Amino acid sequence: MHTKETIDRRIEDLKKVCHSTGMRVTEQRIIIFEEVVKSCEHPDAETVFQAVKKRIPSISFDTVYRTLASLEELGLIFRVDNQLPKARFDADKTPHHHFICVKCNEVFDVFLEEGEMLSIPKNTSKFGDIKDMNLQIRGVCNKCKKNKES
Amino acid sequence: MHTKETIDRRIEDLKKVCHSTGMRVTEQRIIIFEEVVKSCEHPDAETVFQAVKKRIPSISFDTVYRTLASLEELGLIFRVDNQLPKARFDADKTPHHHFICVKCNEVFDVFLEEGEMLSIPKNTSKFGDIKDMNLQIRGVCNKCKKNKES
DNA sequence: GTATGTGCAAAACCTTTGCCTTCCC
DNA sequence: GGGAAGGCAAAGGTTTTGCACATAC
Repeated sequence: MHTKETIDRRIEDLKKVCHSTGMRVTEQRIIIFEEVVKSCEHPDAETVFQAVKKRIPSISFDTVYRTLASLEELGLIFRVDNQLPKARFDADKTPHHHFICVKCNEVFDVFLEEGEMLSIPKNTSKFGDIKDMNLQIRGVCNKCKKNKES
Repeated sequence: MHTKETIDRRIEDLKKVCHSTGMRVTEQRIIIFEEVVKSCEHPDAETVFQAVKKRIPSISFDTVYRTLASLEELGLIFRVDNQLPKARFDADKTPHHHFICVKCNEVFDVFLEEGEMLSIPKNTSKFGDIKDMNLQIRGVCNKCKKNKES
């Protein structure tokens, strides 16, 4: 869950980045970003589109796509690696991993506990320079496990 | 990379799984599987299709798609998580991870060295039952790094 | 013989692009 | 005013599907 303060701070970050890169601060951009930040469900483009549409009825789908791509390029949001046709987005910049349910495709955030560390495999560096690392855990979520049993 | 013995053994595995699940052993299925096993480049469906076409000219694209999906369901091959539109396949069942070049999209296998261990984050189990875990490392490969410098 | 798999073609799906208009700076 | 961003519509690319025929069991 995100407090209003957190969301506002992220929007200020966006504005700062826009100013420093020469990108323009538009209503669409802010609201699209805000909806991704607010959401805790790693929404796909369609879900973001629907949420933004409630606030800007004239928004178009391709603006959402273009904006999500821009925000990703600026490093303000990320794409969750899934093996699904739809891209899922995540605005949480704190390091964490993902548990993806193979049944319902829900994505859960997995934060490392204090003292836990994910070390880079020694063999990695020989291939090139590492930009980022992401652990993806696939399984069946509790809800789907329950449904299956019944 | 793979000896004929290794490949033959994997094909025997496929046949066994087919028999035990009632799936039919067809030439197409065997050759598609063999091409994925033989390849070390994590091919996409198109690449597999082209390779199979050389041996079965009448093969159709959708048979390749359908077969790759079946093989995945049987646990004989895997999909590499990438953030690209094209799915990439991997028949190597030994635990390993992937280094993906963000420039050229090449996928490199990262095997853990002796003694290295990737531990499951403690927080994971609360979400459900883990099926598999995959570490994905993104970066710029040596080749692309060189090209950029020049 | 029967049910599964294949081939063909067309569709579905997510995403991107071209072009003109709008609006931020 | 100039140029980037948005809206519309249409295309692009990957993957899936329906149906008739072929084939494994």
